[in-house]
Amino acid sequence: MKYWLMKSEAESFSIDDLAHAPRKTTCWDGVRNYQARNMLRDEMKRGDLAFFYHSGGDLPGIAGIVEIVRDAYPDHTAFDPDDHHFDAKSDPENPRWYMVDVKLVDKLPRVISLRELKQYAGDKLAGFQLLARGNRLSVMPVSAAQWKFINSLSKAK
DNA sequence: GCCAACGTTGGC
DNA sequence: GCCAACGTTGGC
Repeated sequence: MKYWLMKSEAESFSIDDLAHAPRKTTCWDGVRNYQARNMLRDEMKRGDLAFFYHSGGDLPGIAGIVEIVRDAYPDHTAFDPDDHHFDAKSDPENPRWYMVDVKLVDKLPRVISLRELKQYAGDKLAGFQLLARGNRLSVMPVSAAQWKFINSLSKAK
């Protein structure tokens, strides 16, 4: 079992949107970065847990926890010319982009802001990819120790 | 294979 | 809205 962090722009799809989705489940479409895709397609498995990270907006940070409930399968939004995530270079015979399904496990009692996480960059969260300079990956691994520490933050204060 | 131009991400 | 940091594209 692995841990992950997945980013979503709060204004386009937030933790509350997921909470109101049927069965609190959604397909995680729109990943269009090879590094993120490779992790999502090759390493992410059903049963893994991930932090739901809000990017943009007033308070960028970790908003909740989701479970991967379906292994990677072709991202069909890449095949639809009317879709914002359309990519002519991906076709059903040879899909370029993949997605997983995620289900809401918990909305955290409070958002753990990026600002707060940065306070531990030289300590408990040393090496955390989210805090790496210039990091823009939308899917990234989280170590068990990092996972545990961040969860403890959500319960404190 | 190099690299300039361009587009995107995402914090601020 | 600004801009740094990337990733991608395409000419050569």
